Amino acid sequence: MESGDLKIFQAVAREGNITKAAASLGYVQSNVTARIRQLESELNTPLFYRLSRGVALTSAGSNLLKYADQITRLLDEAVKSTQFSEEPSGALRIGSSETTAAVHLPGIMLDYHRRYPNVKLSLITGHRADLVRALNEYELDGAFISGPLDYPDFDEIRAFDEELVLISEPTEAALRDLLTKPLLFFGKGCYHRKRLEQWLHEENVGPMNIMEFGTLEAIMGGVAAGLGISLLTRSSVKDWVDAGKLQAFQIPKRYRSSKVHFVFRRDLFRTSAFNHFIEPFEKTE
DNA sequence: GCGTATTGACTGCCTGATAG
DNA sequence: CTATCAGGCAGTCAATACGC
Repeated sequence: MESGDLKIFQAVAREGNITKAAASLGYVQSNVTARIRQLESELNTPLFYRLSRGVALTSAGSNLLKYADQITRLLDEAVKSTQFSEEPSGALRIGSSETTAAVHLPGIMLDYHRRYPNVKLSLITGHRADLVRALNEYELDGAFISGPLDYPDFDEIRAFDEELVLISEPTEAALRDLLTKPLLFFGKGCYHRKRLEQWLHEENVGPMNIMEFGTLEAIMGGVAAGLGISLLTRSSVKDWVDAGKLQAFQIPKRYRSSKVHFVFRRDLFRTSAFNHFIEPFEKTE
């Protein structure tokens, strides 16, 4: 079995059709058929069910596809490693929560882009669980995630220290009274939400009425409109607080601090582009 | 003697045609 | 749409020739 065989196998699995796979690879159909047949013969097991219109993976084929994807990724990394140079280039895919992306990353990304214009930098924002999944699937090179992660497959570097504040609409009400209002948060897995839930549990406040929102703007807008309260970083709400649209309350010390880590897979091949990106955080850690 | 270039047989991959 | 087959082509390998 060679990498070329796996490439053909992946194309057929992806297309579900030998003729289309052949076209996508620039081969003729007969060649792809023969290569798949040969692979099946070598492995002594059928990899595809032959259907009237195309092919479908057998369970053995599904298993092989998982390995084929991993091998392809490793080969890509191997190629990258041979092209490793001091001048960073290639793609760098960074993930981040909305709050970190809005406050910290514009400046960092701009500075990095100016220094290393040959790197194709992309920033994907998402919820914590989505970022972790994307890291696991090698869809991201690294991600800024709030709070400790402690996954054995991941390395993490402390990137930013944040102060969490409770926000509400501008009000005369005392902090204690605000805690009974609905909580506005991102989806499940949101680290700030866990913090607030812990705190409210300790304060014997409950049951909590939680509303989930998709964006930071939506949460702040909802809070400003009096829909409820939320827990966000002081820096992310600063503009709204300064504009008088929101009020920020200091919360107890043990819940106040939020550390944002830059997290990446331990087995990730560190390109020059990646190393230069994490350099400033490694220095300050 | 050693390293390099050339040659020919062999092998495997690819293609086009065609059958089912 | 897939499978099979014959033929062409390119790459590999061992044997041989050549130059230093």
